[in-house]
Amino acid sequence: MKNDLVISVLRSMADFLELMDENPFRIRAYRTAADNVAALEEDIEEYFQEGVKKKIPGVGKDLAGKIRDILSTGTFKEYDQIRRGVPAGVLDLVRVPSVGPKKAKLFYEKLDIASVEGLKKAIADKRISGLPGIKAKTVENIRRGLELLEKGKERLDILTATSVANKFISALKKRKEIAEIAVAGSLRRMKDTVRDVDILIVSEQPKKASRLFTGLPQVRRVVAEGPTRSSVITTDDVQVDLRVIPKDEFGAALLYFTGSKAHNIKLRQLAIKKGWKISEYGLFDKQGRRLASRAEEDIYRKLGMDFIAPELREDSGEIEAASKGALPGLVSLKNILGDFHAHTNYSDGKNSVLEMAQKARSLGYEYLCLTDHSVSLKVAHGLDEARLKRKKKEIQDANRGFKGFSVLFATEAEIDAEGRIDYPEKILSQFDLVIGAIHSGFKQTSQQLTRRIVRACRNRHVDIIAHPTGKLWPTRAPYDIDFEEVFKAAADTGTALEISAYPNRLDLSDVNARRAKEYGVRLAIGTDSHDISHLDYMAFGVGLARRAWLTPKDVLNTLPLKELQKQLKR
DNA sequence: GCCGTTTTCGGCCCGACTGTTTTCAGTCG
Repeated sequence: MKNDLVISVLRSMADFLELMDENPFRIRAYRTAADNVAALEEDIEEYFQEGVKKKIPGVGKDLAGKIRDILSTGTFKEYDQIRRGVPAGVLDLVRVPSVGPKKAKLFYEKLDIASVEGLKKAIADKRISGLPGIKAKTVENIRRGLELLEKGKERLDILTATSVANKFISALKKRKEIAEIAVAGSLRRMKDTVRDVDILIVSEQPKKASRLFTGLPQVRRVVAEGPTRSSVITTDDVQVDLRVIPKDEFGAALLYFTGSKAHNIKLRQLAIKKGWKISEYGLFDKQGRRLASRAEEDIYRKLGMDFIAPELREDSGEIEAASKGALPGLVSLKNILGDFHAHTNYSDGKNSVLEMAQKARSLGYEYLCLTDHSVSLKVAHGLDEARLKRKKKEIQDANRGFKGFSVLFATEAEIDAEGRIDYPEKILSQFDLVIGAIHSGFKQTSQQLTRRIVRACRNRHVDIIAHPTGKLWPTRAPYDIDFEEVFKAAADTGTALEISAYPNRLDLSDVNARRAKEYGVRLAIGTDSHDISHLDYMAFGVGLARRAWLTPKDVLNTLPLKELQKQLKR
């Protein structure tokens, strides 16, 4: 599959063109095409076979020819030419905050700087200061940009971002100068990782509100400060952007700053077709009269579509669906009646059976599956037969104390290198629920891993496959399995695939969970809790499920206990 | 470089903040 190759060549071409100060619309055309290739689910070569009439949006005659060349030779003529003129390292310079294409080009042409390292040196020996338009402040900004690049290479996980956001919100919401406060950006869209945190404030005293924000103790440095926008770096090195807006523009601003960029652009194009204009201040007609701005709902309605939940705003079909009134009724946290994946101190969890149960019950659940590790996972104190017996007894005792709530006797059992489960039949048949999981042998080939999971699906005791791709952000990449094979096997056998709500996992991903649904696979959200506080991670799993367009029907956790028991394999 | 139910040419999403500039370019989101 050469999709990634095509994407990276097109993007890199766009970067080079930008450096050459080319026509910005031509540059955008390359980026749009790359984005659209990235959105393909199929192998791109399917689009370029003899007689195929399928078209990729944003790819016209010219780019089609270039992509054809990339597919056969890995590159194309203009790309090779442009690369000969500029070392690739110059492109890296624009990754430094406050350095864009113009400065990168300047540094390369005047000082022969062709890498981030080179830029660092040029700053250190002050060579950079003499350049036109580069004065002390600019140098200082670039120096800080270099620092930031070093520290903030990775994106933030959703848990960290959420807690940073909550800290600002709880400090600000009680102030009388602040009428309303909300999170926007990719955090509101519940993306698994985010680059920064966006906060919106409604205030009639914008200057005062801004100062309250920039003056909070968790603010280490103020990057920018104006009456409508400010930007700070927190003591834990997270960038937080603030927008202050008047009440009657709140919806327009929230829409704009929630994004995604692609979603916004599509909406604006739609508005233009009607002779209107959308900005962060509202929806306006030709004469500049405001048609809507107070609430997001008003703007969507004026545009002739249903309200689109933030999690769907990725320009992946939601605008078309909303225009036809065909959006799915998304699953939400209040539909969730239980958690499938949690550990106790029998294996590697911190809390007891009873503590976990009480917390789950306080969340309004009907059930909690206590899925301690199985016998062969020694590092996590996997349970042997004797300890299983004790745990079962303890669960039975605990259950006697509950009404309308049950702890299920379950396990997260090892799928071995061949795809077998490590407990024998007579033990497996005693569980209320079995999750199969891979915790070893990640290095197998894609084929072996796929076969392993497919075989586990075919096991008549396995109800759910845990964290199907093994992703552990940021340290472990998802393993490369043949999703089509896995989805088919799961759908075939009625095995659910897990959406791990654990912030470093979030696995399956939104894209793959959406695909799984198309194959008729059911998804089961599990927090993989090792501690009572982890049970709250369910919100992240539900966010992911919503990004995957899932309805309550697609999610196993929405079933009441009686119905669930009927539908499990046993 | 793409695209078209007003267009095959002339558009292409829109605005704030900073720094260095005497009116605007660059960067960012």
